[in-house]
Amino acid sequence: MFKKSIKSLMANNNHTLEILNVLKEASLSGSILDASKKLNVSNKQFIKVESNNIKKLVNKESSECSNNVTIKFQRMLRSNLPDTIIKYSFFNDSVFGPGLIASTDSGVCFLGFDETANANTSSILYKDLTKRYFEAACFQEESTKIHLQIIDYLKFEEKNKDIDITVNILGTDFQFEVWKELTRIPKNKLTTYSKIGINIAKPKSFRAIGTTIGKNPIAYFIPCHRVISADGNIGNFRWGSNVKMAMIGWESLN
DNA sequence: ACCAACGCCGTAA
DNA sequence: TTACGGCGTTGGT
Repeated sequence: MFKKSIKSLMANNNHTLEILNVLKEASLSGSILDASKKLNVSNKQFIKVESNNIKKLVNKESSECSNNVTIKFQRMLRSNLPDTIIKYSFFNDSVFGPGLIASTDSGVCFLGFDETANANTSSILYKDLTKRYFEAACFQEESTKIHLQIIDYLKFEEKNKDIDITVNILGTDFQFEVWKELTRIPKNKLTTYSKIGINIAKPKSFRAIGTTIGKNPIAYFIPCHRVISADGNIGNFRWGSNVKMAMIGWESLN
C-alpha cells in the first residue's frame, strides 16, 4: 500500500508532510518502522526534511500537545554497581521495532531499539547494556513488572495513555543536565542541539551535547529523537535514523 | 594529573 | 561537500 506512495515520493522532491503521510499509511497497517526503513534506505534525501516544514516544527509554540510521559531521575553511583542486580528483557513487537529494556530495583536503567530485528544477547543492544554497567550482574528476566508495563505501552494500543517512569542511570552532572532538558521538549515539537545548549546556559557546547545525547540510556522516554540538526537534517541517532524518523513521524500523528 | 581522540554539531566557504 | 572550531567525556599514559 505505502510502497506506491514511496515511489511517488522518490520521483518528486519529497517534503516532511509527504513523508509523514507515508508514515501515517504505514502506521495504519502497523508497520511504521518498515516504512521508515524504506524511506531511508532507498534514498538518502528521504531523511532530509524540507526547511520550511522543519522550521514549523522547531518553532512551534508549546504546548498545545503536552507530554503524557513523566520521568523521575534517580542517579546511580558507579561505586554501587558491584552490588547491583540488573534484570533485562528483550521485546519484539513495539511500534518502533525490537529492543531491550533493563532495570535495577530503583528504576529503568536501559532502553534501546534495534531496527535490524536482532534483539538478543549478540546484539549491539546487549553489548551496550553490559559495557555501560560492566560491574553489575545482569540477568535475563522476562516477567519483570515494569518491563511488561513499558513493553505494553510501546505498542500504543491505547491512545494518549499516561505513564510515570523512574529511571536509575549513570551520568555526570553535565549529562544529567542535558537529559533532563530533553524531557522538557513537548511532545510533537522538535528542537536542535544548539537550542538545548542555550537552554542550559552553555551555548557553545552543542558538540558535547551531541555526544551526550548519543549516550542517552533510555530511548524514546528521554526523547532524544526530538533533537535534530540546525540545518534541517534529521541528524544522527544511536539506534539508526530509521528509528528516529519513525518516532518523529509517529509523534506527529498522535 | 595530563593529553589525545572522539562524537546524534554548526557554520563558513 | 569539506574543513575546522569548540566542548565534555573517556581511556591511555
